Amino acid sequence: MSWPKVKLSSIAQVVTGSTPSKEDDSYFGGDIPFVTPGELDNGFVLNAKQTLTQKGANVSRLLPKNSVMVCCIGSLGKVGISGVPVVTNQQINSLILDENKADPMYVYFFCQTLKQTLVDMAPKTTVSIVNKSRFSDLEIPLPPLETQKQIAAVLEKADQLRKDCQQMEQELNKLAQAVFIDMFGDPATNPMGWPIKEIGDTFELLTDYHANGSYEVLQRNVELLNESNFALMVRTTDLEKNNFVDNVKYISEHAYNFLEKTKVYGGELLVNKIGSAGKIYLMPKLDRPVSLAMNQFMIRFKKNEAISVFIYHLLSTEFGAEEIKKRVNGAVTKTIRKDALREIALPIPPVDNQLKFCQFIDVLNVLKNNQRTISHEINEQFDALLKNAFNGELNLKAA
DNA sequence: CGCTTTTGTACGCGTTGCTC
DNA sequence: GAGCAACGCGTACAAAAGCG
Repeated sequence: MSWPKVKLSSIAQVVTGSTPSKEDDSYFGGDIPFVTPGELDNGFVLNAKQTLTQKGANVSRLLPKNSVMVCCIGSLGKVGISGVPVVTNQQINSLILDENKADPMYVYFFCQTLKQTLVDMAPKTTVSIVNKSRFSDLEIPLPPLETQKQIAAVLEKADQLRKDCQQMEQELNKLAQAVFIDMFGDPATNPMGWPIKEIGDTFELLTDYHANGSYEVLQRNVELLNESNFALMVRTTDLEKNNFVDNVKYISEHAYNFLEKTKVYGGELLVNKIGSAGKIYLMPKLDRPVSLAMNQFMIRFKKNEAISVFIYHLLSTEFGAEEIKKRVNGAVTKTIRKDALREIALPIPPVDNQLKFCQFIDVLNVLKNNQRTISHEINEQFDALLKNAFNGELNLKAA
């Protein structure tokens, strides 16, 4: 069965957001959420980083509860629904629905299918924009109101399942920390009396892009910088996204072999030098040669002293994170120095004890991977469900 | 006045240059 | 030469200016 298609403008008032002048303080700081694209894609919007006063809302456009908000400038297709009256900035077009014609949740889920459409229709300019008139002309399949509600109810259930799955992933991460404290005690008080050692005494190598004058040598050997895709040059963004496939940089085989000290093989502890200084990562094992870009310190531990997985979790405790944070300098450009890193002193148990914890983490990682696979599948099924729902192919009786 | 386009701002990151 | 602070470019996003 397929439903008649109608323009969004025929079931809702379309409103482009606006920002009150930042010159006037009396517009800001009230209790009305001021929504920007960063706050979308998280279901109901109940609050926001910025807020407006009633006076601020009066000079912009206040949206009632249950308005569907769609980002049409920049991050096209991000969607939210207002849980309370809100105001948005001008990147967001919102639908104030005629609830006699359309169910807000139904429209909210429909708008989640629009991303690719919006991307395709936007002109290929630096900042992608779908303007209000073109947005208003988009068509939505519109079954009877009762059917819309049934479809929305099915999607809501599926959406909840998806959220529960993400929640589970977070719980597994918390579990790692809980087990750490259980096995070794809180490092802040060191109740089990492990020997206090400086990080600097536990590793055999601490290096970065500048080490060994590698950069200068690269400059003198321009041919080393050619684009042949031999080895990955891993940068902070790749680690942050945990994605080593899309938008990555490569160096030649010659350059890779030349930069002996920045080779990584997986398992090294990495520490961010500039920017989010002090942020730590564990280098994953990848199936191709990898060289480290300039923004990370790389630590490889002495085999009889420490295991990187253990130290990673030790530095992830509240106490460990605080020890790093203390050593970050710079008002504008945050940096952490090698020496400061070396002198961090922490309770470090014998390697055998560390190993037991690492074995637990191995098991946990298997669980996490399973969880991720399930989560991925559920997301795909949810997307398929969305698609079917708006093609009129959703079997409501079975659901 | 509402909508669209241009300008402003913050931040990450490769690179530069100073100091010891 | 090694280590580190910071410059400046590119990008992404946010806000104001301009236009109908």
